[in-house]
Amino acid sequence: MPELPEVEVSRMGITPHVLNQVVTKVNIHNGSMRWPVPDDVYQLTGLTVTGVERRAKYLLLHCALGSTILHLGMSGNLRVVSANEPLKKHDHIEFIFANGKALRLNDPRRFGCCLWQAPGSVHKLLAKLGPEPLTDEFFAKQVYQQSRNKKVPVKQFIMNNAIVVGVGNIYANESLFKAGIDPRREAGKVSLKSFEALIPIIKDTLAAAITQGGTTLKDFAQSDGKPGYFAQQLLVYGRKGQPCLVCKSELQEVRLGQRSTVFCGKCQK
DNA sequence: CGGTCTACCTGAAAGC
DNA sequence: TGCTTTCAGGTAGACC
Repeated sequence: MPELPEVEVSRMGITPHVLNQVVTKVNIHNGSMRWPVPDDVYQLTGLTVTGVERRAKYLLLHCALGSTILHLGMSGNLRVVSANEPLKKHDHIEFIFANGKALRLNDPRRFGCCLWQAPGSVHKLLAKLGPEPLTDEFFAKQVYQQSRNKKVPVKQFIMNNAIVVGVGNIYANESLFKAGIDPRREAGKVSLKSFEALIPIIKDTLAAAITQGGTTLKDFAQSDGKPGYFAQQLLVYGRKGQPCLVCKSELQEVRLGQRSTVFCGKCQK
């Protein structure tokens, strides 16, 4: 499940192969993604990719006539392969470049998307996003102020894209454990001090995963052309019923907002 | 408006 | 063994 670090590592991985390259062909093998893939995407044909950007978990391929927006959803990945390589099952969208390479979006569950953004405009999906977690725009005092009087559990609060982007279920679980905060606690009742602990932990956790992914990336176009998921050292996620690595008590699981939430009842208050 | 719930989708895992 | 059911999860949009 690509979280922000995987998307960032994908960005780093594809950039050397697509930046300043001319797109010779766009193939939409299955345009039935989360939203129908618009024909606008064909406008890339014949144009040069002038930038590869990440915003939240979206990737943008910029060119003179607009930007292609890609999202990997739950199960998506990008590969750079030789254009004559046979398609794999679930290779839905393909950009072929003058250098003989193909960028392919593979997504079994099709929760991802491929959309188009006109130049000078911001797509509706990107317009209401909160700050990037790794920038100074995301800081404890602001989060604290936004959380006042909010009854939603703090875990759901930090997973809200309007507060901060790119914190998915795994990182929310892990960060709250490291910060010693009970994920069920009302956001409005979390102290400034707790947010001052949590926010740097979120940043460090994401940054460490990106570093780790970048380190193991080597060359995106070699081997199978996609980054492996980084074997994260997960402290709580997926460890329901197992002992807390700090205090040995049994980790509990509850569902918050239909999402699996694992925590230590003793370490997290 | 705030909060909650649902839909979208396939494959792996669990249940029978 | 093989069929059926459940679960996983990002996020917009419907709903109350």
